Amino acid sequence: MKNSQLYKGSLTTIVMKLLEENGRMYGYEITQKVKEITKGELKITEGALYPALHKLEAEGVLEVEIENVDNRLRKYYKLTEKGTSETVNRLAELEEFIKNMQSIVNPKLT
Amino acid sequence: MKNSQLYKGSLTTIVMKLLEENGRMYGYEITQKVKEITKGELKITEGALYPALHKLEAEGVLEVEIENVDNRLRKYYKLTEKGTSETVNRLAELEEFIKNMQSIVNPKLT
DNA sequence: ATTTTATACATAGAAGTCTTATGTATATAA
DNA sequence: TTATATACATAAGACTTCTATGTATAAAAT
Repeated sequence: MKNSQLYKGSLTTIVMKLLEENGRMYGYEITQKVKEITKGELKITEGALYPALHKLEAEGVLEVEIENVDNRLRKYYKLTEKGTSETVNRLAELEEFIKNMQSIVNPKLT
Repeated sequence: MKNSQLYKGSLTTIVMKLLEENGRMYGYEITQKVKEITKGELKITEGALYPALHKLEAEGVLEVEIENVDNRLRKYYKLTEKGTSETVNRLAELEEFIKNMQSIVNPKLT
């Protein structure tokens, strides 16, 4: 992703949130969406994304639908039932993480 | 640290911010401080902290003062000049990271 | 006509961070 | 006397991500 180690560990949470939001997406679409949302500040690399998608699929968090569009392969991913409930937990953890980091960075506000 | 991968990559930023705030601290003190600030939610493990401190020292970000207190060794760390300016960058990156993550999690607000 | 860019997938090797487990040592509380 | 708190440290393994590389089609630019 971008500079800074901070994004490490947030990839699966990002993917799961986007799929919750958009129903189903394919890999390349996810990279473009993240670039767009963050105004180019965060770029997800393919070397990180594809193995992550495969792992989430193997864990039963995502399921895949393969389609052929314009003579090109597309693998659409969507959350399974398990994945949907997992996403709730992930987002709660993310909120808690952000809250904790803000407590550290800005101790006066807490 | 705690559950969730999210904290990966945030350790050095946390350490640098705490040292900026408190002047100088020793390892054990840092672990306790973080536990206190986050109300026990974030626990920094020694296996992560000590190697991180050594690395930051090797990079010239931190410098160490060894003292003997109550027959126990203490290694106080503080930011070097380089470390102080590095901390400014790290905190800016953290703010940007949080902003980006919030854009992803809550696209309606942006 | 040919090269570059965009789309779309994939993996292998290396780098880097963190966890778990373990080790040393002193002081205090149970 | 045993457990807990204080205080340091490292080694092995797990895990994630990056860089580099590979395949393939289509469109745009030179």
